[in-house]
Amino acid sequence: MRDQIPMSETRRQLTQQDIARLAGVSTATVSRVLNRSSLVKPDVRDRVEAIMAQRGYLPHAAARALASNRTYTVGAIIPTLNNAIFATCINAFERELQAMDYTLLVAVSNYDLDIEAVQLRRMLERGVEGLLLVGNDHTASTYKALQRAGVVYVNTWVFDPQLGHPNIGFSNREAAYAVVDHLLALGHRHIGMIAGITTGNDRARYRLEAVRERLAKNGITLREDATMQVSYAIGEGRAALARLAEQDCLPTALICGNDVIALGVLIEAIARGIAVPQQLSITGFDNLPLTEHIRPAITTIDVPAQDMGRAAASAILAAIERDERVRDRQFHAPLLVRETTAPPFTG
Amino acid sequence: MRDQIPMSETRRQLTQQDIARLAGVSTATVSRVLNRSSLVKPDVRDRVEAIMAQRGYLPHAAARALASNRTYTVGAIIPTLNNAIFATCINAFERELQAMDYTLLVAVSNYDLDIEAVQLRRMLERGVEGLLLVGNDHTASTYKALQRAGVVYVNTWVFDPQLGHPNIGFSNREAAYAVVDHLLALGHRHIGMIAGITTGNDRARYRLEAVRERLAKNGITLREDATMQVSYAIGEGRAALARLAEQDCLPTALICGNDVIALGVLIEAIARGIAVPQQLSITGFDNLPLTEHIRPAITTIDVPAQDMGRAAASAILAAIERDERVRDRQFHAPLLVRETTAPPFTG
DNA sequence: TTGAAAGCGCTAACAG
DNA sequence: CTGTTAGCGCTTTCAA
Repeated sequence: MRDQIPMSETRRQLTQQDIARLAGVSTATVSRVLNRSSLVKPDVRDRVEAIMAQRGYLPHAAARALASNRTYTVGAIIPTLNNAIFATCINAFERELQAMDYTLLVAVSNYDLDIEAVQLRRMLERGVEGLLLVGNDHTASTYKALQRAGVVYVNTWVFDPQLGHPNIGFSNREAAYAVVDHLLALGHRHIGMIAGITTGNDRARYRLEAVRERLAKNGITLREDATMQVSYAIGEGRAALARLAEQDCLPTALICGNDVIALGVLIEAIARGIAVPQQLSITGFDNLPLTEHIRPAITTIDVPAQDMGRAAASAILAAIERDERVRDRQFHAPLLVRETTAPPFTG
Repeated sequence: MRDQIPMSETRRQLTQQDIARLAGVSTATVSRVLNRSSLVKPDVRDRVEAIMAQRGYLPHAAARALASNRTYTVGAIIPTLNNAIFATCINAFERELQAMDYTLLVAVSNYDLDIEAVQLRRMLERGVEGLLLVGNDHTASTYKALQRAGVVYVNTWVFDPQLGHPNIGFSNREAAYAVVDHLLALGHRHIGMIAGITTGNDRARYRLEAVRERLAKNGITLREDATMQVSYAIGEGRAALARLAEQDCLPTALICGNDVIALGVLIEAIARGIAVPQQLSITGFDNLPLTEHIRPAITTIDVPAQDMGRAAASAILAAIERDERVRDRQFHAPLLVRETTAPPFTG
């Protein structure tokens, strides 16, 4: 696949040699200037820096990496950027890295753990010094490679530290419990779920399982005829509700795997004249900005996407630069009760 | 800022030497199988590959880059990932690169061209072989560095090839014209605009200018008292409409800089009992998935985010691997007339 | 405070 | 088809 096509000949770039020659010093000194070593005489440093700036010298990162065994590069492997909530997280992650002069490598796995494993490999070859992953569910080969490489990593979006992996996230289970409890407290007994696809997605699985368990614990069974897994798209949410409506198996409340699905369900409900929340309560997950503005505003879980991105970056940088262990960190993902939930209609 | 903290000592990684020794061949041969050179005897190749797989050997990318002058890395510098439309574009870009075994470096400039210049530098040091940028507006230092490095780059989201930069995008001007023409055809004469912030954002500027010009060309002046620049957030859109309503300077139509703003304007209008589109027509820009589902569905411009991402990747890869020049490429960004636009109310 | 020189792990002639 | 070897550009002892 990768053949040896030579790069088009670009004018040879300036090298440390050149700078050294121009400044009348050795490459060692130039290197010291570059690395802000304190043992360079100020005037020498200034002279060298002036020349570097003037000629637009760019140190060769690969050469530095090879010699110093440092890349100042961190990776993130995420399921997708098409879901705004991940994009938000990565945005925060990148900004934090950027502030510390680290560079971000991004790979999208499309919810496929095998693709993820391949991408991890690529990143390790690139010498990433830290890695943000999503979820605790990764292939054995992924975990093995991570361990062999001895690279810092953080699993985000989940919090199950007893699994033995560094977690910076929130409890999908607890969040789902809160949703169920809320619905139960409102008096709902007929509850279905439009979940995300659980294959290779432990967050989606946790949510679905937690809903089932919590209901069961309260003597209620999740209405399996009103439960399905769909991918995260508005159209999917709409179609799901349409199906339930047409099969006449609408519960009084639908828990959605995320806000995008919830939005679809809500829109379809409105389109069909199903009153929300009077006839149907709906809950989401993520707290996308939109959910608070739309009418009815969507009851949802406030997923701390930015916090996780920022915290993951801090933890990774602390591990790299100060050799600190990554501390597990649990963020609260509170239920935001808004307008799509109400007591079930009892006619 | 960057001091020399040694990496925590990880068990030394396997090197090509080790593989060579284990396989009883020279490093040259190992290198050849790594690079899929055809002149390795099949059984030797198999043996070497088996050993590499078994020991989990990871070639050292920095060393390869240094020796071969190839990094198989491409960069993208974008204003933000918090806007879903950019995230979508980058997602497509990454998937295309991934398929060709390239790795993506991502940097977020937060709409700041000076930050962008710094990030570009970082990427050039990292040896990116290609670069996706957004817009044609970049600092002189950015363009100079790009040229000196001789790296392939593509400016996306705009199409003004006469400026002399490779463009893969669409004409923001034409798109804005289409919006204006549509509104004019409906009979609107009082038109305002809630634009994006034009500082360091030529897309936003093109849109605003084009609206002004097109109106002027038709003998109509953009209602400056109903025109402002806000950042891309629903709340900003809402606040903008609130301000106009309270100052009693509502036009009959509002052109919004993007869908997020349009959504905010729409939601605020509904909240205030301003009938859309009867009392107020609204248009957006981007065609976020949501806009077609919400009621009233938003009239908007279909921005080819995925197409641009994919095409930029293809063009960059073609330039790298087959030495092809980047061909400018203009995508159509059609107006999608939906439900938020109608003839002005004439009472 | 500076310079000389030995690598870092790999590729790419070149020779065989 | 395979091995030898000279770098790639930089960091980092070690001496001075």
